Amino acid sequence: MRIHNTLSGRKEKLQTLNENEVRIYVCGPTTYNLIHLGNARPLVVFDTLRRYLSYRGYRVIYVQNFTDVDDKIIARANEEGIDALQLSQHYIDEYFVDADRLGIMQADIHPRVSEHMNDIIDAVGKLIERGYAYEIDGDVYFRVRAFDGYGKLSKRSLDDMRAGARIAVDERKQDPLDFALWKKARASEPSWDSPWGAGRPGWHIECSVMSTKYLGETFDIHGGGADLIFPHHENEIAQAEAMTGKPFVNYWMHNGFITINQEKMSKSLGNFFVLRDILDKYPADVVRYYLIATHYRSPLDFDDGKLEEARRALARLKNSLQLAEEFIQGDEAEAAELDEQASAFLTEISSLEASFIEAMDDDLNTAMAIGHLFEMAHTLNSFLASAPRSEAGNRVAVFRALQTFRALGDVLGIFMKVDDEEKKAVEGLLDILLQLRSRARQQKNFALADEIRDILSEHEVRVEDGPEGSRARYEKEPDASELVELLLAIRGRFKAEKQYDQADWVRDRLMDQNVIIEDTREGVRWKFADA
RNA sequence: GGGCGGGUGGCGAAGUGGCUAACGCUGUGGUCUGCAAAAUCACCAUUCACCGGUUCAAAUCCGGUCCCGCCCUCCA
Repeated sequence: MRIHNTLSGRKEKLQTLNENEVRIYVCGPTTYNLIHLGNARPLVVFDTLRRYLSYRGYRVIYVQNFTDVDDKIIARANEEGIDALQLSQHYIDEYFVDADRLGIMQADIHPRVSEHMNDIIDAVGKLIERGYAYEIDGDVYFRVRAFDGYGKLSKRSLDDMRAGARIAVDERKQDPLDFALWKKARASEPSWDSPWGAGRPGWHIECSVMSTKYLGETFDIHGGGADLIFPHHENEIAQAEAMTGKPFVNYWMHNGFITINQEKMSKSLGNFFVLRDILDKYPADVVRYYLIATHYRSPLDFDDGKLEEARRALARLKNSLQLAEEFIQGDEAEAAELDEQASAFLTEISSLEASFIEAMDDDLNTAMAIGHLFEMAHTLNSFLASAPRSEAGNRVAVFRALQTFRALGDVLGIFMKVDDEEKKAVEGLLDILLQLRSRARQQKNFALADEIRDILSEHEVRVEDGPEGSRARYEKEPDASELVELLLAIRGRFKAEKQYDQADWVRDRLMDQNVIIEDTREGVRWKFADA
């Protein structure tokens, strides 16, 4: 695999320190807020990297930190009059809610600043000892000019930076670019005891300390958003390499930004979208698809239309999945001879699988990989449309193709499945509606058939009729209660028209789905039996 | 001001020296369908911001011009 390394500015072949093992550190969120879409991009990008490396046979050791001691957290906690660490804990919990919904695998270790104070204090002490840092009245600063390679990641010289510096210079610092390793405690701030008095760590030191603690003094990949290149990652390198005298990270990966109407989305500009709100409107796999349909280093513009387009595009892939599943219907285990068409079909699938891998190997080119997935869907659909499913060989071929197709979609995390109780109830209710509609169609009662389809369409459920029956498809699960109401309304009409056998049929089917119906003088009452 | 990246069809987005410029969305026509939907087949950029150069060959390399985003300050 080749990876674009920010350090060299080039794509380089991935050569891990240990064979078949990759050690990755990704900068996680500062926990003072619900995460927004901009935070979600690196989560999904590096989760995809992780899945892909696993798929390619690597053992992946993945560490993602929480910065739970920070100016913004303290400010927010003071505003709300609560303890800073308590606020952090709250948003860490909320982080996991959102990340789980997005299908982000948990890291092997999620270290927090607050739990590594001794390690951080030791590190700061060591840096002072070695002349890379100095103390002034309870503050400790890193001495930038003592570290030779300063600026190698962000490709800037110290002189350039001094010239363009917009920061208010702290006169006590030896160099304007020296940055804080330890900050002296002020009133109403959480603090920890140290050899320099009560205080707390500066922003960058935690990542140097925690990454090397869990992954070693040198590790393979460090990732994060492009805005972290300077100063955060530049400073991480300076601290870590000053401390160990060894190269800190071999491959630096940075994702591009999400913009809103061509303007950077950020908490400070106030134009950010909270991930949770987006996940309430669109399924997680659609959001993932949107985030990786563009190469990770490119900027990505966001608006509602983008998710809608992603939804439609992904629906095409998932439709192929469903068509293929229906085609094999559990007969997959059979062994059978493949005819020429089926063999050619599988050859094509293998070749597209190879193309997918080739794309992913080229700096995680998910955009191109997805392109190959669409070609695979096309190949699959064409075969399904032309090969009779009565041939066992065809079913075997589709089964194998489906396995490949699904595996690749799972690498990207775009074939997420939700099957819980709610879904079962919905499936059952939809099935009643479909049966009702089939009966109407058989009786040439197209008015009722179309009405059912139209009403379902209002609930964003599409009805499709095929030679072997109808099916309901949806990306967003409809509300079970509304479906029950719908069925009861139809039943009410049957009753009014004195079609009691039809009305009773609906009631019986609803009972099968654990819906209890009571006809009262005031009207119909119902409830789920297990609710 | 300094640094980095980018401008590809109606839209989104790959491609970085040589086959018909992927793929998706949208749109158009045919098949299928009670009608639809899905699926399927076909069509939709002689052209890659602009100008000049290198080369047998450039969207891809070089020079210039215009425009856009990001970083240099907390930020994914």
